[in-house]
Amino acid sequence: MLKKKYRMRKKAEFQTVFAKGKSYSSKHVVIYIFQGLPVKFGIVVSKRIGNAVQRNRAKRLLREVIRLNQDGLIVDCQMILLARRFIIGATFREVEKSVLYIWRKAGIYGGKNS
RNA sequence: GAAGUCAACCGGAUGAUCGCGGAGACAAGCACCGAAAGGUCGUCUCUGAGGAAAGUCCGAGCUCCACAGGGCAGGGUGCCGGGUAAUACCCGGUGGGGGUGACCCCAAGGAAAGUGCAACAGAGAUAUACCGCCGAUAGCGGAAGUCGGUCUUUCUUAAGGACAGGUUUCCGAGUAGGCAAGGGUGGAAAGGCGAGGUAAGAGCUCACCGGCAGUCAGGUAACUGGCUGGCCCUGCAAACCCCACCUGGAGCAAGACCAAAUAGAGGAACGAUAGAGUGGCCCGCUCUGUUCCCGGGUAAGGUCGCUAGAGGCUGCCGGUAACGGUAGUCCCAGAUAGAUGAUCAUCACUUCGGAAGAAGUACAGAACUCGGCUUACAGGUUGACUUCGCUU
RNA sequence: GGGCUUGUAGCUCAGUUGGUCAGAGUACCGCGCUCACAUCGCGGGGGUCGGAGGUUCGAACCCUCUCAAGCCCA
Repeated sequence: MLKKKYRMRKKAEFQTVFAKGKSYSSKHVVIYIFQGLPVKFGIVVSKRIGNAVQRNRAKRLLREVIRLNQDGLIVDCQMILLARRFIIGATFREVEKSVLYIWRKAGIYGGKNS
């Protein structure tokens, strides 16, 4: 679990990012990014993705990607990671590649591989 | 060896690195977030998903509404006995059905308290007579016998023939009526089947079988068996209903505590024959307010409930069993947008492949807690039993 | 997490003591009308009644299980 200060918990925070943020998508995930606020992450996995086991798996994969690559962020921003259906059955490497591709495209990632 | 039945159990393992929730211990800045209540940050140790955690179909604990009380309505259960906190669950038995068998399945009270329904087909649907079977007396038709009459053949008697009639027997049609065996319809047609009997038939009579009533015996009971009696009663109660038993409502988002914090003796209206609690209605009980307008405040609250329990495991005793008693021992998740994860290696299993190797590893995620049921589920282990085949 | 509701034609809905053949509007197809199209008139096709099992002679309807969609509760 992420530390509480990095988690988005309130409905208003989600609405702000959805409304004002820019969206990027890949095969496994859609990411809304809103620059300017302290770093916070929100994860959304809808019920249409699958059953509880599959939804938990998706959330854990996304959280792990954030944990391992959080230090590479070069801009303060808030983002929402919205899981898509193809994340079911994907491996960690595939999801990580997918997320980092978006981060680089948005210009917020200056990590080791860039 | 093959096929099968029942029961119990497992449901990937080990290691390394990084990471998360909880508990305990130690430590820490008069640190940080917040109005406060309260929370956050470090290290070590221990610990961290299931047999279904699921569906929410039952039953309880617990909390509030009155220590949940009476009646009606409504709902539920439904062979019998036992187990249990309780049940619609479990165990044992009875009856019925299926299977060669081990064994499995059954909402299985009452249709003789009453009401209702039974489309279509069929003559008739809870009472009937379409086809059919039988058919008295009188009358009708036909055949045969007999009796006398009239006519006729023959010269006459006698004999023969024709016509109408009387009478007897047989046959046929058929009326009143009798029957319900057979045909056909249907899910169902007032026991089944055989013999006697009869004009034809029919429980009309009899034997056997089935059902019902009474009685005797066995069993706690469901029920079983024997004897006697007379044949009257189709199905549906997962239709209303009757009988017996059970049942107050809501649910941890219940509820309690703490927290800047509550501001109005404001105005108007209604009201002790009223209103609310009370969410089916009435009674009873408890409380005293209710509605509108004006004015003010809030919309990130926090903590507890929250896990030691009808608890697990082992032994002994009672019981056919479910289960109960007793002794010892163990502590086994408590999150709050929700922790149990990621990567790598080795092994196990399955599939593909000659091999190297590759791919895959079911159903599925705790949310107050238990007891059941139901549903989903790759593969595997163990035990008992049944049938068939082969060998000795 | 808890409590409840609804599933019938492509779409919106009817369908009650359980009965012969499951209906209406709209959409679709054909014919007529028109120079042609629309409107209008006539005719037609289209249904595992969400799924499975049971009760019954017979189930869209009654009962049980299951699937899907939706609503409410701080």
